[in-house]
Amino acid sequence: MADADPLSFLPLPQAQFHVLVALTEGERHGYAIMQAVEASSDGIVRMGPATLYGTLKRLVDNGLAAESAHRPVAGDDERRRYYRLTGLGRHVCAAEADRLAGLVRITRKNLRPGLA
Amino acid sequence: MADADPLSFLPLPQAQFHVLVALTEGERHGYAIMQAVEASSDGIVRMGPATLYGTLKRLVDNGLAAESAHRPVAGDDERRRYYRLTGLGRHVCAAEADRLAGLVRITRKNLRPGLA
DNA sequence: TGACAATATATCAGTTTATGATAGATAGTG
DNA sequence: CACTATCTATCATAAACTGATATATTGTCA
Repeated sequence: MADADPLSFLPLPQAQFHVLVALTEGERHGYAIMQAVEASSDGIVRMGPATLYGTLKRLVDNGLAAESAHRPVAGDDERRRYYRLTGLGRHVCAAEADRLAGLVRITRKNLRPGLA
Repeated sequence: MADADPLSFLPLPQAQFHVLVALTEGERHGYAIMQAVEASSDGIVRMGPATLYGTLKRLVDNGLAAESAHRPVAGDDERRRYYRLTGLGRHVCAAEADRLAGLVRITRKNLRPGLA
C-alpha cells in the first residue's frame, strides 16, 4: 500500500517540523533532539520535554517517524530511545520545507526596501 | 519608546506569519487576506474566518498589525476593514522568514539524496 | 564518598492557537 | 427574483504547545 499523500500533512505544526528536521541528520534520541532544535535555531526555539515527547508521539502515530529497532551506538545510555524518519516523514519534511521556502521568497521580495 | 525586540516574538505561530506575509503586499482587508493566503500557498493553506479574525486580533493586540485609519480605495465596499503592517510587524516578519530560511537550508542539505 | 549538575524519559494540568460551523448583512449576476 | 460571492464576526470545540514536576541514571569534582 502506498504512503499517504505528503501534501495532506501540510501545513505541518511547528514542533513536528522541528523534530523532523532534527531527524534529517540521522537517528537521534529524544534528549538529543531537544538540544539539536535549540542549537540549530540559535536558542530561539526552546523545546521542553512536554513538547518533545508529545510531538514525537504524534509523529509516530502519523507514520512520519518511527522508533529504531536496533541501537545505533553500542554501550551508550540504555535509557535512550532512538527515532528515525520514515520514508513518508522524509517526503513530508521536504514538502513542508518547499512550502516555507515559498513564503520566505514572497516575504523577502515584498520587504526588500527600495528595490526600484 | 523603542519597539520590543522582534526576536521575542519568535517562533511566530503559523497563522500569524501567514497573515503578516499577506500584508507585506500592502494594505488588505480581511477577506482579501484569506484569499491571498490560499492563493499564495496553491490551496495548501486554507484559512477560515475564525482563524483569520482571531489571528488579526492577536496581531493588532501585539502591535504587529494595525487597522488603517484611512480608506485606501475610494468607493469600495464599505464593510471592508483594512489592515497594514506596523514597523514592528515588518521586522518580526523578516526575522521569522530568516529563521524559517535556516530550517529550509538545513533540511535541504540533509535530505539531498546522493550528494557525495 | 557525597553533593551536585547533566542526562534521559515521561506525564499532568493549563494556556494558547487553530478551526468548523454558523450567523447576518450587502453586492453582484443570470 | 434566486443564487452566489463578498465581508465581518463569534461560539464552541479541537489541536497544539508549554511550564512544572516526577523519577531515575550518569558524570563530575572536591
